[in-house]
Amino acid sequence: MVLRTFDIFVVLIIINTKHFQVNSAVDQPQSEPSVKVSVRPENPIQSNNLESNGFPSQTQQGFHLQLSFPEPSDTKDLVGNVNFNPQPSDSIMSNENSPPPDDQPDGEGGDRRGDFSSVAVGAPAEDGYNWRKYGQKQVKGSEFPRSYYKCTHPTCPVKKKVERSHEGHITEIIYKGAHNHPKPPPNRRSGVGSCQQISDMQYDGTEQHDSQDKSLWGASQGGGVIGNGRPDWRSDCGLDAAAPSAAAASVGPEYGVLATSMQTQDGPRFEAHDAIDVSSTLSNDEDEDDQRTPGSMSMGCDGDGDGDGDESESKRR
DNA sequence: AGCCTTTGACCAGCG
DNA sequence: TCGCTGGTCAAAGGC
Repeated sequence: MVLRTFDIFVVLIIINTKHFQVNSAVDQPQSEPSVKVSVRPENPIQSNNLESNGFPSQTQQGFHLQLSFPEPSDTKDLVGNVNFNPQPSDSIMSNENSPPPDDQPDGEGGDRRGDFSSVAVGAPAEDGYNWRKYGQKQVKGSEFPRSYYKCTHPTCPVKKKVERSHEGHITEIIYKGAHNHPKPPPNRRSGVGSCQQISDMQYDGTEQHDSQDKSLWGASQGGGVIGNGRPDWRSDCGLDAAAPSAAAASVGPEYGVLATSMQTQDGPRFEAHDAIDVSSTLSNDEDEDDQRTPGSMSMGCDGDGDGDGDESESKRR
């Protein structure tokens, strides 16, 4: 069984918040593009929605995530839709993408001060790239400590900041820079684990099409197209664009999913602190278009349930 | 042995 | 100039 962080993340969100809002902003006051993703709960969720294992009961039907990308230029919103169809399956239950050591949520924490996501999304390495943590700090204004990660590739400038709650729930992720190298093989220690597709999603187009500075941020500069209409990203995990049922959306910034989805049609659009709000509502009515349109993302990483799961498992120490 | 995390210290930007 | 804050460095230790 493979648990995609992504799935978990989604599921948890559903469980805990029913409604959540993802605010992302690509700010690059400097020359470096960056994407900020934050998840904030609007409504606490009832614990009774969870089964003993802490996962949602089958009643969860899936939901529709709508991504809005305000256009700096005309304030027009670019909207992307993400279909969430949590599968009752293993994919949801499996949890191989373990979060960082200290982040592992222990069961149901009694006190989740308003936690929204009840799951610790995997370590920030599960986006297909390898990351090294180089610092952690309690930032003022943030109730949670912020961790700093660098891409371990020798020449890669990409960094990201991750804020996690005490229980390991990611509350905000900010990516900075663009990968200038292909994703490392999945078998690395830092794990790629599941949800690698996400990173594919994130970079396939960019890296394939061009080279550097086109990844996440670069891509994001590409325009308000969410998902960019590149079908490729799904392939890695065996995702089938035509198989909505297995679809899922990755909200975990760690995966850069959001980043990918934040691509905009115009170039350097995100140069200035553009906030992107991603709000979701639960609903099942999805049309095919949504799945194929740029804003849509299918998740279900790993429908086969093998592959990454095992790998990630083996990587864990 | 190599890579990663942890953590305190240091540095730079800003008011 | 000083203090605050965020970001980074680097030593130490763990896996």
